[in-house]
Formats: sequence, C-alpha cells, structure tokens
Amino acid sequence: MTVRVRFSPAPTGYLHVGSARSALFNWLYARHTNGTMVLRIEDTDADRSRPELISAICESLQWLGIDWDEEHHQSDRFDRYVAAANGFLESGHAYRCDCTQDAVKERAEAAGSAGYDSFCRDRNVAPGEGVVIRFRTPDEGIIGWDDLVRGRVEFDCAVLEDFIVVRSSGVPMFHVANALDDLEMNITHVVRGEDLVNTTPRVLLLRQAIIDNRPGEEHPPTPLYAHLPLIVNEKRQKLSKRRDDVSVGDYRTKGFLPEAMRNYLLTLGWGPKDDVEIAPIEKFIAEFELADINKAPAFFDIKKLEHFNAEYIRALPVESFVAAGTPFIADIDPALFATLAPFLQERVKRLEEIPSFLSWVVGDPDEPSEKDWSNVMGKPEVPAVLDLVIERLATADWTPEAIGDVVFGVGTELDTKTQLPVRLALTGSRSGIPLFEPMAEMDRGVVLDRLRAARART
RNA sequence: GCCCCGUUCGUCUAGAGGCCUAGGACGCCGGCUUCUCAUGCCGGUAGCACGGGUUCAAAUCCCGUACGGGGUACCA
Repeated sequence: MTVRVRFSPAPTGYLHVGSARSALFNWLYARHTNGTMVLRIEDTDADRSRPELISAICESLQWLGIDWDEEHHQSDRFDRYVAAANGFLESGHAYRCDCTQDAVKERAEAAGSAGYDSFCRDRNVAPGEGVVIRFRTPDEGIIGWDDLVRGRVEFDCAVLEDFIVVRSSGVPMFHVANALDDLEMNITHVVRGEDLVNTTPRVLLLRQAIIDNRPGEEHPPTPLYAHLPLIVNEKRQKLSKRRDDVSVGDYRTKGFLPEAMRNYLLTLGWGPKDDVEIAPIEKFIAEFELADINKAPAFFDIKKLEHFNAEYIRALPVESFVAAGTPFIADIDPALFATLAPFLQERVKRLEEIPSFLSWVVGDPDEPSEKDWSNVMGKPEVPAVLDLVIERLATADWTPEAIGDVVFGVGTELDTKTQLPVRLALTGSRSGIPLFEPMAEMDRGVVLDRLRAARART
C-alpha cells in the first residue's frame, strides 16, 4: 500500500510556522516512504477564504522546498459535499434543525452544559430559512483511534453533541469535506496539529456514515492519525497570527535561508537519534518516522533558528552568498558588496543585517559612545599614532596591503596597537568587518578627513 | 464548567527497565587562535515536575497530585 498524505491549509491567512511544520512533517513522511504528497486547499468557507492567499501559501511552501504531487481545491468539489450531506438526511444520519444560535446557547446555559441539546432530533423540521443540518451522534459507546503520536485516544459518545454538517446557507462544514476527501482521495495518514484532536471523532463518524450510505462499494481502511504537538510562544501558548510574528514570508524577508528554516522546523517535535541536527534534508528524509514524534509542545526559539541560519550562510559558496544577499543590500553598490562578501558571510546571522555592517563604508560612521571614545582615544600614544597614520596614508598606495602596512607599521614603530583608534575614528565602533579592504574601497580623502577629525578631538 | 492532552538542562532534543554518576544542540560563562569583531577550536554551567507503588533494578511501567496547554463556532 502506498502512503498518501495531505497538507490541507485553509486560505484564511499566510502560511505560518506551525502550518509549515505540519506540511513539512507530511512531506518528510511522503518522501521517506516514496508516497504521495497531496496539497488540498480547504476553501469551503467562501466568507473567510481569500483566493489570493492560495498562491501566497504555495509560494511559501515552494520556498521551503516542500513540493507536492497532487493539488485539489475543495471549492471544486462542492457538489460532492452537498450530495454526501443530503445522503445523511435520507439515511437518517442527520436531521434539520431550526434553532437559532442564541436559543441553543440559552438552553445550554440553563442546563449548565455546553453544546447543542438535540432539540430538533425528532421534530421533522422542514427545509427553509435559518435551517441547518445536524449529525445525529450516537448516544453511547466509545469512539477512538490509535494515534501514531499520542497512542490510544478515546471519546465517550455521550459528550459528542449533534454538530452541524450543513450551514443554513447550504454550504457543508469542513468536517464533511474533510471526511469525504480523505476517503475519496485515499489518504492513508493524517498528519496535523494537535488542535484538531477534538474534531477527529466527528470526522470518523462522518466517514463511517458516508461508507454506510455507499453499500457494496470498496473502501480504503481508515487513515492512521498522527497529531502533532503545537509550536508555542514564550508564554507556552499556541502561536497566534495576531500575537506572534509567525508568517513564513516574514522570515524570508528577514533573510533566513529556506534550508535553515526547514532544518530548524524539523527539530521541533522530532530529533535525529545520532545528534546530528544540521544536515542535508536527505538524511532526515531517510530517518524520519511519525512514531518518533514527541507529544509535548515545542517553543519556537528564534536564537537557535538564527544559529542554524548562520551555519547555513557560512556553508554557502561565496557566489551563492552574494546571490542570496543581493536582495538585501538596498542601494549599496553590488560590486562593493561582492568584494566584501567573505567578511560579511562570517558575521551575519540574517541577510537583512548586511547593510548595517557596511553603513560606515558607504555613508557616515556611527557616533561612538562616550565610553568607547575615552577608553580607546584617551590613551597617551593615540595622537602620535593618528598623526603618523594620517601622514603616511596621504601618500601610500591605496590598496588593502599598503594601508595595512602603514597602520601596523606605525604600531611596530611606536610599540603599540594601532587598529582600534583607526577603527573607531573611521567606523565609530570597536567591532566590525576587517578594516583595510573596505578602506581601500573608500575615497582616500574621506578616510583622511575622518582620521583628522578624530585627531582633532583627542 | 465539560472533553482531550502534555511534563528530561533557561530552550530544542537523545533516551522504549540495567549501556544514565542522563548524551547532543542553542543560549550563557571561561580559555586558545587574533592588533577589532566574527569564525574556528577547547572547557564549563544547568535537567528526569512532585508523591506513592511495581521490580533485584525506573528518566523509562502503573496510580495520584501539581502545574501547563489544546478544544468546546452556522472557522479550518
């Protein structure tokens, strides 16, 4: 039996890291088993779905290197869901209900319980305005499944309310589409977030009802479920689009490499047994098993993501780094960026940091802090150092080697270290990329002006 | 309220009864390399939520407690 998994986003927002991780685990399993990855757009709710988001979601998936073998849109299969729901009505699996939402809520509160009280089960409500179709859930019994991640999960049917399968607008609810599609698309493994655990009994019931209504037909076995632990924020709550910065596109904008993102995401809720957690994706495809996924939620640690990203950036051939970094350099001369790229590659954690390392080369230096200035420039030998450097740089060859010879040569003569005062005078900071290459790229006059200005302040 | 679930260093994870005086990674701290920073290398810090069982032996199995999370829509 070939494995068929599906990733089923609703186009109600951009792809966020939680969904991306679900997609990734589906994909890893599909590739691990040589199975089929299905992308199913769950756009049954026309009011909330935004078609333009479908392409945004697909782009984010592609950016991450997650590809798919089949693509379906539930909006194309609308009639099937309606037919299935009508079948429920005919077979007695479902019934019409004309209770208003307020009435349901009031009665629930009065009874001290939550949910719908099956009020319309035997009222034979006629079709009409404000009428929904509800599923007749069993009054007793246990419904459960063996979850690949969580083990046996069971629900008492007594706590299952008669849930809505068709809205008053005539549009079936997602459970119906879900159950029908998983059945007809031959899905063998359902890998999704833990937040869907509670809807699983409904889907299982619906699937059985669909099968009941198709006597004589062959049906695939019930899929195996794997409910993934959630990805949480620092408060250990489910990542929310409103509270947290979670869109995959945002990470792309900040200069995270897709390989780093993908590699980091797969360490949340799953871990390689050999302790090698940064590696080519093929290694993880080979190792990945749904049964090895953890049960506990995982915190999305941006620091560790940055470390992964920095590792991936450093591992790039320099031409690739230049190509990846170019979209982030704003109005900096691409040739300048290319010559200084090796220095940046070693220091940058996110590609968006590139310009900040170059600001003093292409523009004004930072204003040094009082403390740095007095610590570095307050030394008694500094005026002499600066004077000599200025004098010799005025006539030196304008190459990194010659500039370096001047600066270090003065240091040797005066028996002191000379880089720091020169650096502070030029950049305004004690730290940064090596000095002489960028200096050689700058205008000699600008360099001398900055050194003279610093000398004047000593 | 009701239903479902979780708990190994601050964080992510390895661990499926003896290999665990619990391993790796991020972070943090220290050292070496270095006339800046960074990289690289070396070292350190810190954890089985708690209480009962079961067993010759428990981070691993069972029960309870505590804490935490998810769900409870005519969203998915």
